[in-house]
Amino acid sequence: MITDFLIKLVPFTCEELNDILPYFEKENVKKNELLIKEGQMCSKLYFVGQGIGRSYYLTKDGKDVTQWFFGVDNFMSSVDSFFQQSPSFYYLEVLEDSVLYSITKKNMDMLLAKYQNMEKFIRLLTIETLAKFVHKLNAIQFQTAKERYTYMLAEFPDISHRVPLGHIASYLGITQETLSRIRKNH
Amino acid sequence: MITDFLIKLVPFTCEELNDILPYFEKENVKKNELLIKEGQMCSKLYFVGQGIGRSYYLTKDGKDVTQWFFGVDNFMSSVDSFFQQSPSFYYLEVLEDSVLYSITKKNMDMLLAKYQNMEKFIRLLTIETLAKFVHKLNAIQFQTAKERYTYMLAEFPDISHRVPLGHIASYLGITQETLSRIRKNH
DNA sequence: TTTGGTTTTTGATTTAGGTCAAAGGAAAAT
DNA sequence: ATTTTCCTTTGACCTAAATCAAAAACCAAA
Repeated sequence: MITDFLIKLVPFTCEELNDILPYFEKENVKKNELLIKEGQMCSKLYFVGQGIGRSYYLTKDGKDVTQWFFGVDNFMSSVDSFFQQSPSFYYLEVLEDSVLYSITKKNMDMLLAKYQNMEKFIRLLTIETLAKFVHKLNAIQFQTAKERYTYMLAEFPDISHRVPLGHIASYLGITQETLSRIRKNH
Repeated sequence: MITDFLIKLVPFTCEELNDILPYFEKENVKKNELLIKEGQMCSKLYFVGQGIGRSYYLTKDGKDVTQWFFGVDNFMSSVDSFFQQSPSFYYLEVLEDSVLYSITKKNMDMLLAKYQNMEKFIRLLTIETLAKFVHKLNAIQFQTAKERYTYMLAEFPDISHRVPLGHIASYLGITQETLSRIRKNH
């Protein structure tokens, strides 16, 4: 749950938690629903309680490219859009019926100003996210299609057989035909 | 200068700045010097006052892969190693005689605890860095060698003709032969 | 349980960019 | 200045993965 996630990074006090948690609002979201579209401001930060989400964008020639998958117990948003209040480069979509906990930008800003621990939490969360992106970048930059898939299995062990193959292929920067052939040879 | 960089992101007060700035220590570093090696903890955060740096790693078959370039007025470090105090995956190297301003992890921690504005600054800095990495990832994930080079020219306009071509090629995930041919056809 | 729509697989062909090898250029070092 | 080392270019060839095109498998709804 959110509490565990919060205290894993920063030792929030009980009072702080009691004040913070109610700002997260439970939302049931149906499969294939969009949370934000390209160009919109991302006004909420989501925590995935159940289900799977992904961020993606469309290339100029209309191809759908998955940018990231968000599994259970992870925060989900278009990070820079949310915190910098810039138009999102991505669509945010839910791939299964999901339970999300959302907090608005306004409330988050309030909590950031009120609690230094919250500032610290978001700082550490961002650094963790950064490390994950760097990890993907290294996998993609110089590795073969098969090695990329191996990375994917390690990074998202529980996700890789619950989402369409095409989403995974585009996430890895390869075609779905290639990924299909890779899977055939184990 | 550092001051400008700090107040660009967060409205530090004069007192805060007067307290914070002296913790940055000026260092003259000669071309090709290493600031940290792979596996070491990154114990300092550097601000580039003059010169160029890069981070890189060696693949298992010994190839040198540039991960990032750091130009003037940018912070330079192995971010996650510095903040999470984990062993660095990268080497950090200076590519020209440079002037750096460094702050130790210990002093940074002290300032982070003392000033909420400092927490905020690092949070925003990290989000900015994250956005840059995401930008590179998108360029690398689905673009041709030529398009990658175009991205590089936009991201590092002043750097691209001051560093060896091989460093740029590996940064973009292509071979130096390919980059050389791209450059020939403008 | 048939129908229509996704997804995935398979095969044939093409191509961007990699690899290998060697020759030029530039720039440090002596 | 001239040697030595490093960096870049050029050419010939090769390969991993893309593209194109169908067929097969899977699902979901009526």
